[in-house]
Amino acid sequence: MKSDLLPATQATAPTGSRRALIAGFATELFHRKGYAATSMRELASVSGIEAPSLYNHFSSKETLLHEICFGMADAFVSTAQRIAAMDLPVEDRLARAIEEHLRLLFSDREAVGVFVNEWRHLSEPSLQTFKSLRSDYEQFFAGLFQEGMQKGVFRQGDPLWLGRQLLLLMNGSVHSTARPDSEALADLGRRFYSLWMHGVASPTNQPD
Amino acid sequence: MKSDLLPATQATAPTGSRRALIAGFATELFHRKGYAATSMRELASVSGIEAPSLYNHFSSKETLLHEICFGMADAFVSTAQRIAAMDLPVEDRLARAIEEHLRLLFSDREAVGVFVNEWRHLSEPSLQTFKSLRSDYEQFFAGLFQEGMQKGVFRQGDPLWLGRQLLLLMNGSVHSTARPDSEALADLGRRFYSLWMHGVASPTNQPD
DNA sequence: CGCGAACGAACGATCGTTCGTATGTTTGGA
DNA sequence: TCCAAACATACGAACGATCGTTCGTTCGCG
Repeated sequence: MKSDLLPATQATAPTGSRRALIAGFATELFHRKGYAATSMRELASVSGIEAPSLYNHFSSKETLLHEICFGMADAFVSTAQRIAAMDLPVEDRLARAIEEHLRLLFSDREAVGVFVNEWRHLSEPSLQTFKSLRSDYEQFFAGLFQEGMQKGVFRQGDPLWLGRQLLLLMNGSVHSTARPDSEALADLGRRFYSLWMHGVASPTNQPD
Repeated sequence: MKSDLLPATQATAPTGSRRALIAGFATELFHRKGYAATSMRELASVSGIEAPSLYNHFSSKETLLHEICFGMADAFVSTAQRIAAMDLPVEDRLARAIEEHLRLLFSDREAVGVFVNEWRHLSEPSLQTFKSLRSDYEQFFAGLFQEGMQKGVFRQGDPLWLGRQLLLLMNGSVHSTARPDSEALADLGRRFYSLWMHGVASPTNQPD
């Protein structure tokens, strides 16, 4: 008798997509306010339902965080595996890895924000699994640097440190860079590659 | 009559330092668990007192966050002003800015973690003030890059983008770098400066 | 008729914070 | 020198709010 006043029944809407919609709202909230500072009631509110109804789609609040974090982690790792298998010079593989990482980064900036900042709120054993995936991905970049050093393409240094720094740089750039179209994204990739390869010094200045 | 069973009265301890001790515990907790996920009762527990007693030293939970964030922000900004006033070539001022930033970074890694990750939980008007200080510091680095470009020391680019990227890189390095002594810290500064100036490419490879 | 999806009510737990009070130290006037 | 007033700091109890979640139920669609 009261449902007449509600914004019509959404049961006629494509029901399968509701779950994905909620996940999207959760991503936005976790990114903007943080996981711990986001309540299920608030998530329900922006989703247009009541809090208990969320549990028809997700079994707990942490399940939402889990899906977001591992969705991104899996995408990163599988991309790394694809690039590692390519038959290209190491510096081209690095350029390609940068480009693909940026593509994933900007394909869902909010999910990346959660992936980068909120993973620590996962509980065991998911937390260990997540760290392991993260380490795999760092090792992929470290391997590129190590190979490049052996072949004399890169100067000597700590490969793992360099890999982590490069990832840090790219991940953080999501906040400080305007949303690029596909052309601007390729350009950003070249910018990162050039910065990382040659630095900011004018080409007329000799490296020490 | 019941205080006999308590772990002696700490009233004889140097009373003025209790406040600073609590701030230190808060810094550690906010860094490790996040501001929203840290309760006043937990902070009280590690401080050895009960939750209501905290309010004899700090008027609210946010006051703690405020002191930590603005303590670091003020340190960064004042350091920037000091370096900007130095009569040095622009690339030497950049090297000095990197070194001093790293010194502050590693002087209190936990406070830096809070400064970098938890500032968004500040409420207005503190939030605006904080962002303004942060912007000032970014502009200081952007100014160095812009001056270097005009003088032909750096290659052309977006100075503000470069400044933010450099800060991002250094701030993140706190997590991925072992605690340095003062010698290792100067070394790390040179590492950053060299990486930023010349990149990872082997010197025998020509910049494009 | 059954099932997915929504709801209101409510659970126990925990949140930040306030209050009144007790106790120990410091201070200042007689 | 001694006592009392003032102060700093701690406490237990408890406030109202909000937390994540569970339950029983209803309702509409296939």
